[in-house]
Amino acid sequence: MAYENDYKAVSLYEVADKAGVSSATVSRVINNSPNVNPETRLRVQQVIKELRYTPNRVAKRLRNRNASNNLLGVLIPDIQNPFYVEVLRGIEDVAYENKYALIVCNFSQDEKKEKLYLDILLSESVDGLIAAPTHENDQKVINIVKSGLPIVCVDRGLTGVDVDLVVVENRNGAYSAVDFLAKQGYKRIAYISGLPQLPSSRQRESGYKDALADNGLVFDGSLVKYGDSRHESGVKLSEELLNLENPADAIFTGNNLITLGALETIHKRGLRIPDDVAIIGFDDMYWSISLNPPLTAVRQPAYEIGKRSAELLIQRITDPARPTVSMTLKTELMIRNSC
Amino acid sequence: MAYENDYKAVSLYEVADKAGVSSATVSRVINNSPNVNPETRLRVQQVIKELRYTPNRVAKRLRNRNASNNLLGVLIPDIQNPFYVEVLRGIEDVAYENKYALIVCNFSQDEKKEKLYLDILLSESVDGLIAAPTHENDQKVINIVKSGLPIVCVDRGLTGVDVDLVVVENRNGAYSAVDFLAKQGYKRIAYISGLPQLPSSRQRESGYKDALADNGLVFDGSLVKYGDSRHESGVKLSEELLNLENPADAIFTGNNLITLGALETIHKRGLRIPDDVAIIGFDDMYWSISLNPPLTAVRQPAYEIGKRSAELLIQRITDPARPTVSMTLKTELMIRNSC
DNA sequence: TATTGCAATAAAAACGTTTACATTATTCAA
DNA sequence: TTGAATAATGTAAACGTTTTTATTGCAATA
Repeated sequence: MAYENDYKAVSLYEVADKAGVSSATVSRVINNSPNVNPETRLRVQQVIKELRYTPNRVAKRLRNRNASNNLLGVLIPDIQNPFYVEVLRGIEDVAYENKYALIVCNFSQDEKKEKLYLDILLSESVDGLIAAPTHENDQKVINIVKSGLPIVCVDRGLTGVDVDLVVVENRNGAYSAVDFLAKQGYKRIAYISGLPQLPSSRQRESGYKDALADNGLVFDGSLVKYGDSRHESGVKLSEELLNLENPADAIFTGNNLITLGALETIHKRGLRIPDDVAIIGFDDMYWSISLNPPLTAVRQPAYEIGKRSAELLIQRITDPARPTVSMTLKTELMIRNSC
Repeated sequence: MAYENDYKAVSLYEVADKAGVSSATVSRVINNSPNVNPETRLRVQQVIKELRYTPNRVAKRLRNRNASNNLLGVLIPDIQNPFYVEVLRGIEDVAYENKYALIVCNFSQDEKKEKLYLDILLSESVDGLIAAPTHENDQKVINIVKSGLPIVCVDRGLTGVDVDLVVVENRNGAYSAVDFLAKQGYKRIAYISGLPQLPSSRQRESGYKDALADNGLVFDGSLVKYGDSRHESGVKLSEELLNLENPADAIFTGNNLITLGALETIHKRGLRIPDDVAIIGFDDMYWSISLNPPLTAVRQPAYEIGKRSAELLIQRITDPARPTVSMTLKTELMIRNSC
């Protein structure tokens, strides 16, 4: 089971030995504590370099269980969704700048995995957590908030607890998309929703309905389909919409992967976009321009979502007492050629 | 700095106390050691449940420095590249099945970050590592191999050391793509390479050259451009190719992101694919069918690359003595409409 | 001179596990 | 009835840090 470890990591003690000081002094040098003789400091630093000593993060974490260890946990619902990857990039950059390491867990929309990874992150003594809970009543996450561990939620809030939150204007973003469709003259505008238990899905739906109403279009329940955030969802539900005896002439897709799925269906059927059916997506991708046709979409500032949430988290770790903030970022309608 | 921790994690000792046994016994129960009285075991399990005890992974790892801790490190060159995300998914699934946790580090093609994350992973006492080194002479990674820590390389090998390796048939994949272009009648076939220091890039180039030769096409150095694995690279280098006085009539792109960049350029110029210029990509994406036009591409079995490498790694951790293996997976030409 | 204060350092405990070793109780053969 | 073997459990050390507390030496003060 154990591998033969030719390479034996050097410990603080060996440094201390070689430098002729105690482990405490070495520790003080490493952590830039005051009250160490400049000569001693220099000598110790010399030995550290010689022995190529690197501190053992695990020991450090165990010792400093409830101080900061420069370690953040990130709980990602679906790493295959480019939106979350972009969010992650924002988090990474801020973490890196602030010398925090990251443990990234992707639970692939699987609640069992979410629970497991959450336990692992806690057990790893992370200083704080960035998470997108599976739904508003995610008890596991709610308990963590209650426990006092610093946490920032992205994309989705939690009911009944006060928590730092970074979201986008879902309702307005959806409204602008559907309003745009309506203004273009589309009459039977469908909505393929992501998981309906997500606040974001419901907010987008309400934007959809409001835009219909404001444009004098009647709401038709058969034009709303509920899926999740997987590609297959988009494939299947767009088929249903096109199979209607009175089919949709435009589709508003609730997220990234649904959009790609819907495009696949439309292309497979040989329909032309936007002539036969128009499409507009929530979530933009940098390669949307290379889609067929270039996709019109509501852009979420994903990178910034990540950046902001990491900033908030680090702030909270530094100052646990600061009041929670709820940050709402703007979306932007990227008009191209799909409607 | 420290946050107020209302929620105090229970330790083994508290379980031991409450169950009226020693810490050793509790540990034995947790680890399913034999030689514990069934009644005692039951009682301890009861208390564990009551107290909602979860073992502290950090303490465990410190104690068992050189035994297995069910923890793997993954070093990803670019999390924004869907290819690596798919590889990661393969790794995750195997890890999950085998009860290994993962620390995923994305170094975004930045060697400084690579070094930092490598140090962190070592310092975290991972049982093993899956990495795609930045190049064949990546000393940091080579040293790890030499140290005896179990490691599997994906996509890229290392010179001078014997290491488990999972790659694809780069030369053959490229050959099939370029051969296909030639057979379609394209005469001025360009190649936009990824980083030339990567073995995979060079292998693909050799496939490109061989296919040209076998089809009686002369090699023209001005039709080969060297970039990296970023989107911008594809944008810029395809522009250069189209600006040639005698421009390319077909482009073979060396990877995912280059392909998307090239598509962007071609669309911006209002050129038609494949009539004005054809394109074929190394790396397929599941949404390639939704591109304009549906992209013909060489598919790498990314998920399987991840799966295999994780399997190899776990094997090596279990049996450090087994001889290294080098696994080469097949590619597949996905013919659609871009050439 | 005796005391105090300070700077520099050391000693030792603690974090939460696992495990080698020690101890006790029980069973069974001689 | 002894003794040995075995099963069940306990004790304590160890992993590599940080930090509290203690110690030392020395300079400054009364």
